Amino acid sequence: MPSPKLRENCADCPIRYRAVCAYCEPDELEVLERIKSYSEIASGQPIFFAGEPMTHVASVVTGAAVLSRTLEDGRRQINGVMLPSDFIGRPWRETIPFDVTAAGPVTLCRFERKAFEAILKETPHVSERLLSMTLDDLDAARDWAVVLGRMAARERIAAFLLFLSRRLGKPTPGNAQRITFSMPLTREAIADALGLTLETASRQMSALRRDGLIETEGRSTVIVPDLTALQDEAQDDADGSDIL
Amino acid sequence: MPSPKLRENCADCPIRYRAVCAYCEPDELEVLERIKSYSEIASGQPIFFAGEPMTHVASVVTGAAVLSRTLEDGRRQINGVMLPSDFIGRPWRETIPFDVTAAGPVTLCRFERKAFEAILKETPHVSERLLSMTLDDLDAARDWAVVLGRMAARERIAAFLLFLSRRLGKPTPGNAQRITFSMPLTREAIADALGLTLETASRQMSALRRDGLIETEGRSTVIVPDLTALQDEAQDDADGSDIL
DNA sequence: CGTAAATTTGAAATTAATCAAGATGGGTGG
DNA sequence: CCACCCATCTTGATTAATTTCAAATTTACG
Repeated sequence: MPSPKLRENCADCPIRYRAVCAYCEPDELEVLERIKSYSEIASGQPIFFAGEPMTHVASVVTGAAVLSRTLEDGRRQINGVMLPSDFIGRPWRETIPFDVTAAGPVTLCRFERKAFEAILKETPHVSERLLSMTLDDLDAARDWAVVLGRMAARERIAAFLLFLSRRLGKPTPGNAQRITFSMPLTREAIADALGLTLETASRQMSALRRDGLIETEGRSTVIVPDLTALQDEAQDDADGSDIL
Repeated sequence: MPSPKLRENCADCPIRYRAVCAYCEPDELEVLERIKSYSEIASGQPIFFAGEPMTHVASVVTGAAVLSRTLEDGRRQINGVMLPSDFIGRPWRETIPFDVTAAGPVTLCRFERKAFEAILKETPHVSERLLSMTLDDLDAARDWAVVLGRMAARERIAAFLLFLSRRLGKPTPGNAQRITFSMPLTREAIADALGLTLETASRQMSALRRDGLIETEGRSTVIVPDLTALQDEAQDDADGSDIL
C-alpha cells in the first residue's frame, strides 16, 4: 500500500486529469490544495447519511463508494457506484440526498462545502468541469434507467460487468479485448444496484461464467475474456462513451 | 388558447422564474431574448433523434415531452418526462443522447446551441442556474432508480401519479389535499416510463381507482382526492422537494 | 485450521408479462 | 347533431421470470 504522503501533491494525484480539478492550471490547483484533506474510510463504513447536513463534498481517489436509498420496509436501491475521480456531494445543497457508504476501503479528497462553493464562484475551470461531470452523470443515470426498467436479470448483470470493465478494467497485454478487474461490490450490493435479489444476481453470475462470458479468480477478480461478447449480452451497441 | 404573441416577451413567460433563465436580471434576459425562438410541436412528433447533432437546446414552455431510448429489439424506456420549465439538451455535447418526443402538443423556447454556450460563458446567472437545475435533475434521476429497481407495479404507478401531481396538479379551492391534473401520457408511455407493460399499467390504474386513491374524468383528467394517501402508496415519506 | 460471512444452488410461490378479446370514448363526416 | 369508427384502454386467462424460502458450500481471515 502506498504511503498517504504520495498523494499530498495534486500533481502526483492518480485522478489529477479526470476529477473535478481536471481543467485546473497549476495556480488553480494550489487554491484547491489549500482546502483539501484526505480521508480514509474502512470497508462497509458509512460516509454520509441521507438527510444530514452536507458539510463536505469530495472526490473518490481510490476504492469504491455507493449511493443508496432505503425504503422504510428495508428495500434498498443503490443509485450510484462512485469510482475513482467521481464527485460526491452537491454545492449549494444543505443536506445529503442519499446514504453514501464505502463498498471497500475508500480514499476521499474532501473539501469543506462552503469553501468549495467559494472556489466554484472564483474558478471557472472548476465550475465548468463540475457542470460537465454533472451532465455526464445525468446521462449515465438516465442510461441506467434502461437497465433497471427494461432489461432481464442476465442483461442487467452483463451491463453492470461492462460498466465496471470500462471504469476499472485493465486489458491483458497482447489481447486488448481480454479485461481483468477487481469486483468492488458484494453480491448483495450488486443486487441492490440492479434491482434484483442477491440470489438472482448470484445465479446470473454463475450462468455467465458457465457460458464463458466471464471467468473468476477468488471472490473479487473478474476476467472478461471477450469484451465484445459481453457487450452483445448487455444489448450495448455503443462504444462506451455514453456511460462515461 | 393564448396567442403565441403573448410569449414573445420573456417578462410575461409562464416559466420565467423556474426555467434556466430564472436567475437572470432584465438586461441578461435581453441577451437570451435575442437568440431565442419558439417552436410548436404536434402531439407524438419527434423533436430530436438520439445520435443526431445537437444543434439546439431548449426549455419546455407548455406541454410535455419525453426522453427515451429504444433497444434493438424494440423495448423502450422513457428516462425523462420533461414538463414546463425543464431544460432539454446539453451544452458542449455534439450529439443528442436520447430520443425526444412530444407526448402531447409542446411549445419550446429554443436556443441555437453554440449561441447558448457563448451566453453560458458570459452570464454566470445562466450557468449557475443550469448547474443547479442539472444537479436537481441528477438527484431526480437517481430517485427514479428506486422506483424502477425496487418498487412493485402498484407503487410505481402511485409514485408516477405523485410526481405529476406535484408538477402539474392544481389544488381544489378549499381542499389543498385534493389535486387535479391532466395526464400528459398514454398508458403505453406510462408503462415505458415505469418499466411495465401497458396492460400492467392499466390494471394498476384501475386498482387505484377501485381503491379510491384516484378518480378519473374522461381519458386525461386525473383527480387525487387525498395526496397523503397517494404518498403512502408510493412509499414517499418526503415533502416532495427531492423530486423537485 | 476453524469459523463466520459470503456465495451458490434448489424447489416452491408470487408477480408481472404475454396472449387474447372486448369496451370506451374522442373525433369526424354524413 | 348524432352515429359510427378507430385508437386507446380495460379486463381475463395463461405463461414465464424472478422472488422467496431453505440448505449447502466456499472463501477469506484471524
